[in-house]
Parts: sequence; C-alpha cells; structure tokens
Amino acid sequence: MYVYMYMDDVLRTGETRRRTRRRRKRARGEGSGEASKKRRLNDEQVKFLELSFGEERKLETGRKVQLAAELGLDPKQVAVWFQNRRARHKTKQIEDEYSKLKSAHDAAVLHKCHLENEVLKLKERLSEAEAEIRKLTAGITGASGGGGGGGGGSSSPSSSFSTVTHRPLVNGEFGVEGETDFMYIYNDYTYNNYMMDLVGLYGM
DNA sequence: TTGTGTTTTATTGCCTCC
DNA sequence: GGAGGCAATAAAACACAA
Repeated sequence: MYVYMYMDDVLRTGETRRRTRRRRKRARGEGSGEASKKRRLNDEQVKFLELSFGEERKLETGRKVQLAAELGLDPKQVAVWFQNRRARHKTKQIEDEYSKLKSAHDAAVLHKCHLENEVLKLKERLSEAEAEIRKLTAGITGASGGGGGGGGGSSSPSSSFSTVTHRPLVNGEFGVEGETDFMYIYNDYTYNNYMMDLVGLYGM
C-alpha cells in the first residue's frame, strides 16, 4: 500500500503532487479550521528559542516541555522549530565550508599561474646561459688550438669566467619574487663548479 | 493588486538507538 | 516497539517588483 502511494507521489511532479497531498489531507479531515492553520512564532518566542538553540542544539524531553510552557507553545512546535533550526544551521555550515574551499581553490589557481610564469622565465634564463656557455667554450677551444704564447687579454680563462660567475649575482635579475633560496644556490655555483662542469663535459 | 520567489512552520516516511 | 533524528517536501506567510 505504502509503495503504491509513494510511487504515486514520485510519478507526479510540482503542483500536481502538491494538489494530490492537499486532497489526501482534506480527505482525512485535516487542513481545515483554525487549529490546522500555520501560526508564525512572534519575535519574542523566536529570540528565546534562538538563545536556547545557542546553548544546546538538541532538545531533551524535559527542556522541550519547559520551553513550550514558558513560550506558551505546544511541545511539538518547539521540537519542530529545533528540527528546522538544525537543518538551517547545517545548510549554512555547508555554504560556509563551500566558500572557504572556493577561496582556497582560487588562491591555489593563482599560485599555480605564478609558478608557471616563473618556470617560463627560468627556462628562458637557462637557454641564455647555455648559449653563453657554448660561446665561451668555442673561445676556449679556439685559443688552445692557436698554438703557443697567448694567454693574455680577453682570451684568458680567468677573464672569461669572471664574467660568467658575476652575472648571476645581480640581485633581482630573474624577476621572481621570493627567490632568495634560488639565488643562494645560484651564487654558490662558483668558478670551481663551472670549471669542473667544463672538464666533465669536454674532458679538459 | 497580483504574480512570483523566499522563508518559516509543519508533515511524512525512513532510520537508529535504547 | 516507541522516541527522536533527519531528509524531503508541502503549504502558509511574507516580501517585493511590476
């Protein structure tokens, strides 16, 4: 019996279902007369119930009866009010949680954009550095292959490497905020490291 | 005034716990 | 098995633009 009634309701929608329930109610002799009319609680009653809800969200029987007596309400009304109030509270909590998560998500997306931008800049710097290395390496191999003497002037290793090791030390060169750690690592990459890398690369 | 959207009060049916 | 909680929904009351 229940299933049929339920399916009946499921198959109907919106106003049709509403009218159906209204008809059923009337058929049971409800829905008419003053007693069944909805009675809105006055401000004082709501204020009192809110205070009580603030103290304790759930309602034991004793407290329910006492509240009802104090407010001149039916204990059932108090119970219903608490039930609905808990539902509203839950909805609000969900909404708050959603907006917090959304803010966090938006911040994460923004951060990701910054990081991607940073990666692009660093890649650009890397290819510039690689080009410079190639240029300098060509100079070194050319000088050593020139046979004898030389040594002085711009072709000397010391003058070339000093140029390279000092360039990265220019503060803010990468255009990246909060790059202190990176700068520290980069500054540590000194002449000796550079020489070792070259030896490794070209077997000098 | 009236149509429409929102809020509040109440009901129903199911579930859990004691 | 009864009391009480919850989700879903109805329906009355209210707010407000057109």
